[in-house]
Amino acid sequence: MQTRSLRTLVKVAQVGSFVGAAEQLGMTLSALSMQMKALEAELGVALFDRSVRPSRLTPVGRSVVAEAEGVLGREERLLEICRPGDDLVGSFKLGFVSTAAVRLLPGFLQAARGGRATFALETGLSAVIQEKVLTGQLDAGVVTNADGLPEGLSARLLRREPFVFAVHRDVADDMERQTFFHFMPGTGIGKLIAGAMGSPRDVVVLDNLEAIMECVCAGLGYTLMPVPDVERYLTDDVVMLPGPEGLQRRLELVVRKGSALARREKALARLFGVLAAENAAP
Amino acid sequence: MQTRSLRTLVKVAQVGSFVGAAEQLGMTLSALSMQMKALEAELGVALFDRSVRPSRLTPVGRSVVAEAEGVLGREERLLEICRPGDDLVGSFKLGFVSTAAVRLLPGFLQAARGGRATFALETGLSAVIQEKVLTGQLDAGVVTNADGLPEGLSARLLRREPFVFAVHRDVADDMERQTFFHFMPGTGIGKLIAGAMGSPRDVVVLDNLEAIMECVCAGLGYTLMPVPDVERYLTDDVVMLPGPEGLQRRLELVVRKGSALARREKALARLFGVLAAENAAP
DNA sequence: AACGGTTACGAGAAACGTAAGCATT
DNA sequence: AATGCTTACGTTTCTCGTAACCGTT
Repeated sequence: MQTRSLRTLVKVAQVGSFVGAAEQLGMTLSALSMQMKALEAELGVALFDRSVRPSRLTPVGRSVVAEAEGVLGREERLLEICRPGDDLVGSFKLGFVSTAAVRLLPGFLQAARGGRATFALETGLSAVIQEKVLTGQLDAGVVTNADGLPEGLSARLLRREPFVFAVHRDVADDMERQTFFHFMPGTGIGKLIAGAMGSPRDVVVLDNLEAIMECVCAGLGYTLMPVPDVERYLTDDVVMLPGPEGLQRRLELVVRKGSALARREKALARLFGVLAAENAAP
Repeated sequence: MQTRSLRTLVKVAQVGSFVGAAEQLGMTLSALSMQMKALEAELGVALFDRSVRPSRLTPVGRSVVAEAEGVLGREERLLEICRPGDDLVGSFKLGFVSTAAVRLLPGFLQAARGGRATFALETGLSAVIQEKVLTGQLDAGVVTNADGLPEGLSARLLRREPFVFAVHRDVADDMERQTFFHFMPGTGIGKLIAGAMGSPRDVVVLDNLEAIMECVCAGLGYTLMPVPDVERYLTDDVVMLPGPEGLQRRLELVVRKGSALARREKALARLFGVLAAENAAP
């Protein structure tokens, strides 16, 4: 079925005659007549009562017109999402590195509201997300850039987050004697931490930022992690001390080179509050 | 836009490849490829990422597929109302003679429930309704057959309703001495009443059955009207007496000869509780 | 090399406009 | 006689299948 016939039918119903509708649609009366004839044949019902001039809709015809308007409405919605524009359009599969998802998602989804894009989200390790972006299982990923970027992916910097030490103020003086809470060394930020810390005396490994901060708040030791995460769980009993010089976490938006999203990736980055100007490499 | 392309697109999305979809749709890979290419051109967006084999949907492609399913769903609904069947299908404009509407409508609408037909209803005088059916403003009418049927209309008997006198029991003995409440003589049943009654002593004309019965119940006089209407407003104080021999109201379903409904008029009559057998002429 | 998709090309189908014909008003 | 729609017919445009071709895996 072609929606053009339905549009014609609806127009005929509005105008009340074939001639009038043909004029308004810029087509011949003959063409319109044949179109309606073909539609009737396709549907297997008589849409018009042709025993009168101008011919009138039959009862079924009226019902069909009502349904046709529904079909055309949905078609309009379909065309709407194809209308060109600067905004992001489509249904995207995004991966977030777990340690960033908690903080970034609310703002991201807020920014995405009202837009013409929808999202399917999953969280995981940076390495896994990168792999899925590479194979096309994900359209884009937000990851911690620790090692270099795999060939075939391109990245855009979303955030730089300096690392700081967090420690209970009672034991801040001899921090090095305390237990060090180490976020999983295999992960993105874990690798950065491991590279900067050498070998602390006493180490506990944990895979949960919130749990680590709970322990630090309880005065059980100290940790090293990105500022925003520390701030997130900061209490009056905890102080921040400068981390290793230059140590920072780079949160990057990665997409597959040459993918459909690669060209509209700037629009996606904008949903993270990143402006066009901020995309210079370090 | 042709819905066939949308169906193809959805199938490709389900199956995951052009080849598989082409097989299931019984068409050539070439044809399917060209169809998708044409669809992309029409929509002005890239639905597929062709840099991989098998090619994958783009984010916009996924959104378009979702919308396409909506369009196809509405198309299915449209086709549904065209599917042949014994039941009545369409959107009908019906006219009811006012004096019958009150009693018939509830049962009619009840019977119509769940069917594939919808109705726009209006009430009025039999003559007006017949005229509108004749000119096509109405698809069918339920009227009181008083005079003959206009040429061009065909009728089917729905009900025979004998006339009875209704009178307050206190004055039933000398009924003829009382005021006669006469339903409007210009109308269908009014003509029947006028023809049967001659010239009663004291006459009050009213256009409202319920009001007439209220007056009768109040002992203000007597009236002559169809049994069901009397029964509708009957109280313990009122008695029914046999009306003039053979006087009855015939409620008929009228449609225009040769109209689309003319062939399915039996199905419509069924909604009034009239069985196929009961259509013999008197 | 196998698989998946595209392109070129010719055959058949479909849609349109012109113009003549027919029915309703 | 005028209006409104249909039909016949030639032209143009679409759509498809065959088959050769190209890129990915």
